[in-house]
Amino acid sequence: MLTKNTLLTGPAERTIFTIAKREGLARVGTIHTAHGDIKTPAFVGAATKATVKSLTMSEMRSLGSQAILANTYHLILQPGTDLIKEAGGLAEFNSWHGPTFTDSGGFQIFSLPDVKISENGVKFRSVLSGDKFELTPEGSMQAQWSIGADIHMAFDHLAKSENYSDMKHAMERTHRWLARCVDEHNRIAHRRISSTGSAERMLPYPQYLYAVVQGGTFLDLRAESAQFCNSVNPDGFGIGGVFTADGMAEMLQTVCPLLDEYKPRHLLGMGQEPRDLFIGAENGCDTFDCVGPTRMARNGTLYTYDGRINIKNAKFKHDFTPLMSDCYCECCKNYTRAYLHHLFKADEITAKVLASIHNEHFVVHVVDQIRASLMNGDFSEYKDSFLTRYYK
RNA sequence: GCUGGAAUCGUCUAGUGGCAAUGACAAGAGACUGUAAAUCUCUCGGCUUCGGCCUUCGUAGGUUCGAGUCCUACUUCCAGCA
Repeated sequence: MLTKNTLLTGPAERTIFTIAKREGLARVGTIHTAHGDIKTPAFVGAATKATVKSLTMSEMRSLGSQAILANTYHLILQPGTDLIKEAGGLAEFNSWHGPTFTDSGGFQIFSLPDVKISENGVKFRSVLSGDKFELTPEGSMQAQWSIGADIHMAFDHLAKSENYSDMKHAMERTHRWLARCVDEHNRIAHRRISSTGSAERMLPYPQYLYAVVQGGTFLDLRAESAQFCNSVNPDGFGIGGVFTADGMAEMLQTVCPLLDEYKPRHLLGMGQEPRDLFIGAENGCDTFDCVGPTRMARNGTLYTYDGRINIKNAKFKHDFTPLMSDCYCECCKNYTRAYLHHLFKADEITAKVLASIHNEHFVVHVVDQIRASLMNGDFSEYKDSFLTRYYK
């Protein structure tokens, strides 16, 4: 087994990622964390506020999820990161008990209005209280250590503009912040190891830091960012700032060969369209997260192998067949389209629960099948047959 | 029976002389990619060569340049009194 790692996340060199098989840029592997292994490629459930909306962790386990991703920004606002540390960490707090990721809060620079960005960090206004607060690279690292996810993301700057100059400046700031993130992460990791009971005693297990590659749609910036991220020797990589599948393959083909192959790569935020998962895995990404599947589910849009459907459409009122006859999720095994249609029209909570179970199962299962096909050596056949049917 | 009040798009509702007519719900459809998302957008009398045209506010008349809006009668409903 080929492994290599030089982390500052534990008392000795640790192995975060093992590779079982390669096919082109794609890899089949295993990410090892204190809360268990993740067999990759894998889809990670978006649990922004420490919950996958409308689903219990038990349901997430049942539908086959291997890991979840929470958001530092949201957990700072509520319930506060110290509370999660007090609970024993994110995985204990929400009863997931498996591998966890945290996003750094960097995405909120992009998604929230009225943010003030400076070299030091970002000033936000709390959506909940209206209070102003500042998030810095150091603050994000400290918060993520308190939350205690197994895998942390570096605090990055997502440009709101597609302009080259703006993108370059955001990328360069991301790099400067990355250096600060690494310093702070290592400082906390050492302190955790050597602590004799000081105020900064952290949760007693290794936690990893991913550097986040930026650069937008510009391949030269992406290459520069990949090289810089690789140079700071993180535990793994996030690939951020991707909003569409257009150009994604070329971007990943530029970025991934420049990253240490023995470290895992997470494609941040992509996976609403099944096509994104194939392109991502094929070009070297190991994990994915996306809010799309559960958000669409809550709004009545459901995946099938023949494309998306809107279960609220009148044509499903008398459709007493399963949502998908060849799906083994709790929704498809037990309920009909007519029943789901009724639940949505009646605005029952169960509509969102069942739909979320199905959509989340669907994307988790698709990536599991990608993994299986890579292992079996028939990835291209699986990809072609899936995408042809889905997008026909 | 008498005295008041009320009838508007599937439902409730705004409207007190310039109105195809307000808002909500319902209905029909669409969007959603590191979640300010249980959210948001569009359509919702008919036709249209997209400028309009036609038919609409219980029914029938009337006043007026013009009526959902004012007047008269009728119909139905509500409240109070018998």
